[in-house]
Amino acid sequence: MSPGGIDLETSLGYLLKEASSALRTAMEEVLRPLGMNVTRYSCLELLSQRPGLSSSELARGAFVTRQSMNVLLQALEREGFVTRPAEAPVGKVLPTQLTPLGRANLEKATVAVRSVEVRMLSGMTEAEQTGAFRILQSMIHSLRAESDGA
Amino acid sequence: MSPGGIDLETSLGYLLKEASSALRTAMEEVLRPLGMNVTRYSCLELLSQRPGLSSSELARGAFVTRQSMNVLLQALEREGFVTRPAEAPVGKVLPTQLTPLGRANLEKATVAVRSVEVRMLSGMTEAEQTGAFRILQSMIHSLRAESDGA
DNA sequence: GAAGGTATGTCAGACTGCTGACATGAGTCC
DNA sequence: GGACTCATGTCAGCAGTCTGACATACCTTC
Repeated sequence: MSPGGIDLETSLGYLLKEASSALRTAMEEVLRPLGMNVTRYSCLELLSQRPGLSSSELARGAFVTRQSMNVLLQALEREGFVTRPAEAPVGKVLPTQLTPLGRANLEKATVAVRSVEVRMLSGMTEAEQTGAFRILQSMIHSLRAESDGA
Repeated sequence: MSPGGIDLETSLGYLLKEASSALRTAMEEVLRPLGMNVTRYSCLELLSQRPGLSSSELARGAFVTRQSMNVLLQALEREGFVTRPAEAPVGKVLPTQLTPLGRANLEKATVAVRSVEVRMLSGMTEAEQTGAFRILQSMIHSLRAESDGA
């Protein structure tokens, strides 16, 4: 690390952004023909695994604000992919459910996404995948250490 | 991997997105008080290390389209952070240069960004950092394997 | 020299996501 | 019960980025 600047060629942050950008591009590429994008897919996949999630919980899971997720959910509801009760059963939380139509579309998207995931993992041994998992979790933990509290 | 879906809890793609999101949030947090964002900083840092880069080259380095970079460069030029010749010395390429003002602002931003980078690396041994570097590069290479050609 | 392919800069329009702000409901503490 | 705090849903406005399109300049290839 030179005191004058951050060497982008050896910066782990830069490389992380590069990897994330490549992943995003690859995902959008296979999802576009299905009329989906990464956020939409994330939302549906989350709902599939944990039905009844609220808009705010979905937002956190998809790494967007709850405002953005709200807009997305309205679109998904209009298209018949998800349903939300008109009135909150308790508090203000509106639990969201996947419709059969939504589930069908999700399954098509899952196939596409899995192909990208497989491609990304190709060339990595099982040990390397485990190592990657631990390292990424370590980064996340460290990055959130002070940000959340402050 | 269950055939029915992709387990977000164990998906390396999901974790990569999570790490990237955490990094982006942390970066924006420290850059905002300086009137900067990640793309602006990336652009200035690139120009610092490789003066005379074109708009398209900067775009690739900052992982945005050349159209987006063009908009950004116009703003940076208006604010006196960079300069571009009115006429292209050769071809259509407009080589961009950092001004003293731009360099001064970059240095302030670099301090902020370095603190995030250090925080992200805390808790990782040197060997783990090297491993992380190799693994991320492997992912990038695999993801771009077919996307570019197709 | 002409033709095709590639890369660049630029303009216009649209979309996505974010910040700011407000009201509401739930839980906590006195 | 009342005040405080927190999380949620929602509206409005704004910033950043993208796609599509066009003109131009270079570089082959014939």
